[in-house]
Amino acid sequence: MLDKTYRPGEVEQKRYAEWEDDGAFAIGRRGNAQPYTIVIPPPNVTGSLHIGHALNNTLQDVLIRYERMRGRDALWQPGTDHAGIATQMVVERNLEKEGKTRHDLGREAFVERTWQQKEESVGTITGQLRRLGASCDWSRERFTMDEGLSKAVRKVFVDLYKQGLIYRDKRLVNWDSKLHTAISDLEVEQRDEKGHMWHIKYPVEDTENTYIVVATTRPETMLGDTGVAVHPDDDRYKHLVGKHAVLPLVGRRMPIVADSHVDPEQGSGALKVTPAHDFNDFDIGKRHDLDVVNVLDANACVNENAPDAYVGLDRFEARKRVIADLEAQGLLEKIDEITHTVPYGDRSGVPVEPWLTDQWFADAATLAKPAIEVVEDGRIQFVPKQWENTYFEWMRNIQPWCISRQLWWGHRIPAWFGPDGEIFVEMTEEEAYRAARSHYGREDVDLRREDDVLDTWFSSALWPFSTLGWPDKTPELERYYPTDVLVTGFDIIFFWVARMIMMGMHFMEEVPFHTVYVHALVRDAKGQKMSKSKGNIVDPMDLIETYGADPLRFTLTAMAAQGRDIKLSESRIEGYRNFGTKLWNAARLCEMNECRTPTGFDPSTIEHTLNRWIVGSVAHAERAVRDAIETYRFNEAANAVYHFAWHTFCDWYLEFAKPLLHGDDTVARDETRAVAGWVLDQILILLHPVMPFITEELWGQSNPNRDGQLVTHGWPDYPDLTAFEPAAREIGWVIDLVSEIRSVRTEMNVPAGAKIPLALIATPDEKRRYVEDNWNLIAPVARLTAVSTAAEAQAGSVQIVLEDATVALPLADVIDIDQERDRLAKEIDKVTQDIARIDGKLSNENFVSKAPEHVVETQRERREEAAQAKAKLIDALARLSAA
RNA sequence: GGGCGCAUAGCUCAGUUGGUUAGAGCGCCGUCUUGACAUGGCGGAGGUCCGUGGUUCAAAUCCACGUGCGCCCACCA
Repeated sequence: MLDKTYRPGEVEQKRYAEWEDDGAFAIGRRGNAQPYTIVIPPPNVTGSLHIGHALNNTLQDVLIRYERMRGRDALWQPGTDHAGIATQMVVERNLEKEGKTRHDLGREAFVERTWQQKEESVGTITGQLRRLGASCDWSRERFTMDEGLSKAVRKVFVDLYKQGLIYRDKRLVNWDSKLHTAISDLEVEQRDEKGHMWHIKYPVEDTENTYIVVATTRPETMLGDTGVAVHPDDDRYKHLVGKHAVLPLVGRRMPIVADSHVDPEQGSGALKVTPAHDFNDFDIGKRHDLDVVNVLDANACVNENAPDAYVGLDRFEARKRVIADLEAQGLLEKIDEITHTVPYGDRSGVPVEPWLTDQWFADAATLAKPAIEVVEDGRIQFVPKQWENTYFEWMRNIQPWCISRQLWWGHRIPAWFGPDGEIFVEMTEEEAYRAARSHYGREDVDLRREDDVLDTWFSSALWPFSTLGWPDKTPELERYYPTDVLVTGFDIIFFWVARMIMMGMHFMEEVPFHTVYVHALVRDAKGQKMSKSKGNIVDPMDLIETYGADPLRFTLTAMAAQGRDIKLSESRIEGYRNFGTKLWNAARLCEMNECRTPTGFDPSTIEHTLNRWIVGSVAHAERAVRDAIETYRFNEAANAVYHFAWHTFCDWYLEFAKPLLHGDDTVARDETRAVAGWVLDQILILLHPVMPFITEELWGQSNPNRDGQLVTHGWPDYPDLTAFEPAAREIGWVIDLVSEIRSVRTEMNVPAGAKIPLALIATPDEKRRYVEDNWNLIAPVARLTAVSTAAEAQAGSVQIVLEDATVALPLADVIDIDQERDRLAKEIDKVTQDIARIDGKLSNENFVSKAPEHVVETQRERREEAAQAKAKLIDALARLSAA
């Protein structure tokens, strides 16, 4: 017996465990079925899931559950990401609360502690995914720092190094002075800020009062200036090229050089060159062989390469001091207020510093080539397609990827340094020593392992094959790679998607997936990006607590239209929770009327018109849902099943079915029981990918004779039902009739409970039969007493024209003749306009000759119908006036 | 500086390759506690589809320009 009320929380608690106990999500249950694979975008082990994860995983689950029901051997590969910087920061923040830093613990203990954090977080995350209903094969759960995946990382690093695609280089990198690590270009966020442009006078050597004025937003870096550059064609400065300037405050003698990079329009037209602290200046310096003077340390404080007065000052302190000193010496020409972009570390939130260090780089340009090709030739397709442009844009201009990080949490780079700096890159320490001994030709060598770890995205890039066992040749790798679709947000197309494609092509020589489905960002109800600092985070677990996982899933699916951000509002979730209630109650109605699918039920043998109609409608709904899911139009799939379940099945079919279920005709009753039960089953099936819990619950409760759970039940494949089309026409007309009667009743203020008779006035035999055959269905829902036939409507009747039929409701007591006359006049007016519009088209020579035949034909039919209706309405109006 | 997206009902949004009368959720008005469901039923109001121009037999849909938002990329001191 179903409970009287639908309580999502209670329903959902028990269902998931049963699925897991049954091994419903495990791979390999279906012998030689075609595999279908999705690898989860591994959540960071920094804490818990946010609403974006809820969307991301709901969509994946919709696909996986759908394909599983379609009979595929579905693998949803779960796991988590160690998330180097992010996780290290979380642990450091926790340490800070205890008044400690990671240095108090030391590397080993710190890493140990981070593993604990990881364990806790994984527990939380996997619990949340289960609560959401995610049907992952948990037996295959992986973590990017598992032994197997770490082996894959080392193998990739070693191979790429030996192929010359990874190298060590001393160059400027984005340095995060708070986190004390290099970060990649992608981790730098440009922010627009108000600032100042300082114009500084640099004295020209061997002159009296001749200055070259440079403009800068970062005056403190002048301490590291080693040149001044001007444009070669700039007449203002031509005479100074080749001379030297003297760096104020420092006294360094610096060449004035001509370089076409300089924009004469910008600033003063003369550029101070600081090769150690600016990417452009670094290049200019190289071209003109300028010295590189690094004046900042890892904390972005001035180092001993600067004059003593500034050493130890933080960069912003140093800026103030430099300005003050220049001012005092009269070398500050002017200060402009400007808006400019400042690079910030996306994690630390402090300005990043271009800083000269030794780092490891991957030759991304080489790796990108095949990765570009596979998208160009369609072996990988983005949905929506527009994202391919974004992908190409970035990939075609890709820069070397700085893959080393000065962190403790992550994959330690498998490189060892000999005493002379010789580098040995090997899978293991043992092999490194072997290589070193052979290199040096002696036994007693001391190697020091690289301290740096790899960018977290380095291991994520291997995820589609490392989780399947690579570099070992496992059966899973053979069977489930390439995977089918990757579902992700656009914010990590560069970070992750691009790199998976690069690594997949390089190491597997095969695409990692054939489709990339890019979904939107979830924003709050006001459209703001959710963030901790804004405090507008919506915790999906709170929403699940309040409304249930199914309603949340349905909402996210229904809102996952392609190409727009999602503004999540609770009223929407509530609305879809109500949909669950509706379905629940429909199932209760079926239960109390003993509606169950009989064994061996064949929908094509159904005879009753109402039942033939709903069976045909099911087939249409199934088609709509299937098409929508297979083309990733998730919102359409959700809406199709919503509309069918509520507005077709509940609103019309079940209401019409009641008299049959309660009637004396046992043949019709039994057939209706069977069909109602069967249609409910179909709804549960179609809805299961989106709302797995309630559908499984109703599946189990609505029929005690099930063999197995809905989760692993097959997706339907209906027989040809074209013979049911006449039933669709008939019931369609009946529905229109009832709607019209209801509408008129309300308009004429007929009390809702009052029953009235119906008269068929000028009604062709077919429509007359429709009414008579379905009278027992029509009468209760339209609140009618009896049907009669009359040559003309009796006085005080309201007349309704439906296609070629006219029916009348005798409302002598209540009708307002004038009001009815107005109503008919309005109808006539409307249909006259229709006719005029259609005539406009049909009389257009071009329309008739150029439009497709079926379009023209439709217009002709519609013209015919409208003309008939108009004649009937005019007739009705005449009768009304006569009476 | 380049590139992309969005503008449709009071609010939040759908609307596949152009083709009858543009839909949903919430809200609003009226009405009904009939034996699935008031988390409901029934009926209803509400839209110059941002603007201008163009292509077409036909435009919310395609094109151009404009306006207003939003995002991504970029080395402009």
